[in-house]
Amino acid sequence: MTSDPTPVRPVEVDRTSPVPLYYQVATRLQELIESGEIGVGDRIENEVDLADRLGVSRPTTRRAIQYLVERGMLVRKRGVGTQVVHPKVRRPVELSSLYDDLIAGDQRPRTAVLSLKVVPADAKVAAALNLVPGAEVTLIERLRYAGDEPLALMHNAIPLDILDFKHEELEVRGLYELLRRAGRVPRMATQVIGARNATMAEANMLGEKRGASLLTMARTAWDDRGRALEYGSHLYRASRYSFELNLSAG
Amino acid sequence: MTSDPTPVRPVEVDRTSPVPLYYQVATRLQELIESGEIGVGDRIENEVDLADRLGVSRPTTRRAIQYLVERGMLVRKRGVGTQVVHPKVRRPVELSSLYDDLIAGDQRPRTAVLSLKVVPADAKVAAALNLVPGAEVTLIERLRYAGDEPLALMHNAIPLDILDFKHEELEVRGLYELLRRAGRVPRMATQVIGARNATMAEANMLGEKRGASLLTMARTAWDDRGRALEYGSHLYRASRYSFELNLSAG
DNA sequence: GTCAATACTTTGTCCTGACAAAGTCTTGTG
DNA sequence: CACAAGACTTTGTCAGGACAAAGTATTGAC
Repeated sequence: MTSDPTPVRPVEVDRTSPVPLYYQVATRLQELIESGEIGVGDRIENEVDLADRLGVSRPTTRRAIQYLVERGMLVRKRGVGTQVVHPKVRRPVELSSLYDDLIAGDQRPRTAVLSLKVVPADAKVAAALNLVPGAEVTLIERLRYAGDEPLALMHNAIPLDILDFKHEELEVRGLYELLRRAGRVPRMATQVIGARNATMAEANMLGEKRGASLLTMARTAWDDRGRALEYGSHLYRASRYSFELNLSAG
Repeated sequence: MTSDPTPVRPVEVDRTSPVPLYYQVATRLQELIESGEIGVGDRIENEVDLADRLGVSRPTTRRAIQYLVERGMLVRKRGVGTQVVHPKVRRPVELSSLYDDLIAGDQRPRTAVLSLKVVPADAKVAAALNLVPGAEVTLIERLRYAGDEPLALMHNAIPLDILDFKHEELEVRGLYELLRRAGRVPRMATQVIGARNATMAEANMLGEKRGASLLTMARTAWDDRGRALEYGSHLYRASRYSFELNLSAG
């Protein structure tokens, strides 16, 4: 015996809006769940009835539900129904930079550009960016602060034809923001997260002691068309930063 | 001027098979891309023609393509077409355990169960597992080896009603494998990855020196119905292990 | 009462058809 | 030649219908 499904209250869709119907429905459902009107464990109304009541087709309703399933809010089971499993959207790991993360967390990031130069790519960078060895890249070294505390030491290599950087801009905006503004939208990335002990030089720059634990993150990002945009090799103070991920298995 | 789209060679779908059509189509496309018959950067045939030629409907074709888009192989653009951006599927972060990873990497894992007991959950564990404080959980402490080298020190807490563990089984099988066999399938997890320096005791167990950098990973896993299955707090030798992730932005 | 067969509910797959929106290419005008 | 208007291509959204498959609940036989 399962409890009766919670009927979704008057949801009106706006057919004059440019926002897709399925998205309107998904958003409304998401609100109801986030606000707690539909609680975790509750079953929502079945697709057919819901579609009828909203005045949209079943495929549209299915698509809305699918959208929330992919975000980890709902779980469907054939013959059973659709249940709420989590009260807020769990986004998969974000493709954003530390700068964006800090902005989102109200941390007043500040960036010092330590060096900015064009050099031939070394073997590792060339391999990561899929360039011929010796091709020129922009090498950037930055130190990022959160408030007044240093947080991360970042090294990036960007192929020359992707974008040419201005020192001043990099102090004010994040690398990913600059890339996006230039129409180089990162779409995919592979990351490797590890850790090691700080060298003396690294410790000094980051305000840690020699040997302190540092998180390492190496990332290559690609755009739409599969062009490598950026290779980054970063060091984070483990005492101040960690990576959060949400995983879901299909 | 873009090059002409690569036509997909004779693909026949099998309507007697229980495998969904969209999945058959997606699999076939994936093979063509992985084998290199359709190269990175190539455009594939448009949805309408492809559907016609395969003898399936356009929604079915779209669904197949969508499947590969979500896996980072293809990119679609309205008015332009669908392009190959990556020659193999990039799965999002896997919901698997270290044991599975090692098996997949041919590393002959071995596990020593250091302790296995039932105790009341402390505040942190109770919060992570969404239990009332004081509810009983199984606490497991294990040391994992890859070959002969110690690799990770793992602490897990599992609510009593999820599964009761036998010492011998844990030595032979991974925790996630046992959960799955018991019908407790992990569906979702949140992880936090950080790092810190090893204490003397940790260093001794892991065969590192005191102060060596360790990767920390804390994870809570949920099943289908949103029940918390497991809270794990693990330590990895940073000198021997790192986390790899693939990210993609919608 | 127990257990298997049956009916019912609900999601999964698939089809056809239609129009909208965003790019790209062509064409014609100044 | 430059540039804007329009034609064309291609993906995006949406409808409505049909049947399949997997659970759940009910019923009936023993």
